[in-house]
Amino acid sequence: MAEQSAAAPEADSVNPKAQQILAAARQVFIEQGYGPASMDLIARTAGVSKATLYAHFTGKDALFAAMVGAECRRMSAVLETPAFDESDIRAALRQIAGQFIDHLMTGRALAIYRIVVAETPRFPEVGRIFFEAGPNRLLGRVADFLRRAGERGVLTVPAPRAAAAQFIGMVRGEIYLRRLLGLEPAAAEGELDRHIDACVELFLSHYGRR
Amino acid sequence: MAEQSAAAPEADSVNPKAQQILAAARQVFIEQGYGPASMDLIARTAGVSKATLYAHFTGKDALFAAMVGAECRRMSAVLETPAFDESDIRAALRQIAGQFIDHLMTGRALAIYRIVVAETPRFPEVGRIFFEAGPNRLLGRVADFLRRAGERGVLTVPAPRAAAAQFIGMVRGEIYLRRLLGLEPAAAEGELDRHIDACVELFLSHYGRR
DNA sequence: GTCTATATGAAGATAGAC
DNA sequence: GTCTATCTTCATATAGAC
Repeated sequence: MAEQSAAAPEADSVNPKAQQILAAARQVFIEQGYGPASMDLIARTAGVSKATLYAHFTGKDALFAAMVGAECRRMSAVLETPAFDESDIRAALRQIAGQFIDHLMTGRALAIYRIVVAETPRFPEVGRIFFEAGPNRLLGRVADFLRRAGERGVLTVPAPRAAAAQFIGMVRGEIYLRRLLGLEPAAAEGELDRHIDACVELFLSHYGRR
Repeated sequence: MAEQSAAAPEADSVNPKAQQILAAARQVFIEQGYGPASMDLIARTAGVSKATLYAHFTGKDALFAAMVGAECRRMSAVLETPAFDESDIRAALRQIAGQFIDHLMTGRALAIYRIVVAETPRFPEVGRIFFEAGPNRLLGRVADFLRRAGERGVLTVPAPRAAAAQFIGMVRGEIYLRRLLGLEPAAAEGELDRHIDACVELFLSHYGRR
């Protein structure tokens, strides 16, 4: 069975046509949401016929799941870029919060989040993939940072993972919710910085070294 | 033009048929999401014909918006029940957090939130209605509580509204996200209490009177 | 106002030629 | 593998009788 080039559909991460279709799917799903997005439009956007589309993905569900997976891997890569200034704990926390919320406020991240949240009851797997690649990975990274800071004696954090969740939840807070629900085009720049500063101070009041 | 009983459709909060239809719409939308929910099923669930349904609501969009509005008013009423123990600040914060997160973890609240978040780009009004009736009202109440505590000298809170957002965001945190994304059937009872305690302590470290 | 029956259109999925 | 053309299904919305 050498040279079996039939190629299993899905997950064909090298095939350029598949990539092309995934990119189109991402764009259409993000713009229209899962339900209203039609396979017809996705095919046209990708510049292929529907038959070709169905040759690469078994159906709308599979295409959607593949797109979410690819997008989550992309997000993971973004969040992987570390290099926090570990010498100044205050500056490092501000940096973490800023980087995190900047990414979350992206139209693309918002759109993906909206669809995943909505479709999770019908595709439990999608919710899991998203959580592992997104929030869970981020929380792990922040927890590691807090743990290292604890080892250096800069912080006193008995439960790094829980503390990371507190910090991230607090930073995300109301500003994100307003954006998610379509209120206000964007928060003023200064307001965001003041919010982050307030969260860092609250966090350090408890976990900072006395 | 006396005795004009034609009755404008929508917002007919006394008409029993309309209530019946709204209840059916709520059930079907919650179970299936906006897209997959069919007007046919909603009519059958309500025990009326489709023609009757369209006599009361101009279309699927209007029915959905009316349902969300009604549900938000209901949520507001729930969140209105106050009576915090203002003598013990620690106990009061725990009580606020517990009541809040219990409500959020409800299957019904989760489902409504999922749909509102997903459909907000297409119905900006729905996002605004939800925010005003839900999160905004809650944050206002918590801020008022913090302000009163500040006036009594129990807390030192320069910006009550921002502090309320920090507290609520922190409490909500990771546990809620896991539920929202369908991971874990439900958090262990003890774990939730420990989480709330940790948030209250973190909050009081900064805002508590020294 | 309410029902039964139907028009109309769109979307997911496929058959067959190249 | 890829395209054009089509099939089937189903959902929104309405017409007409009571």
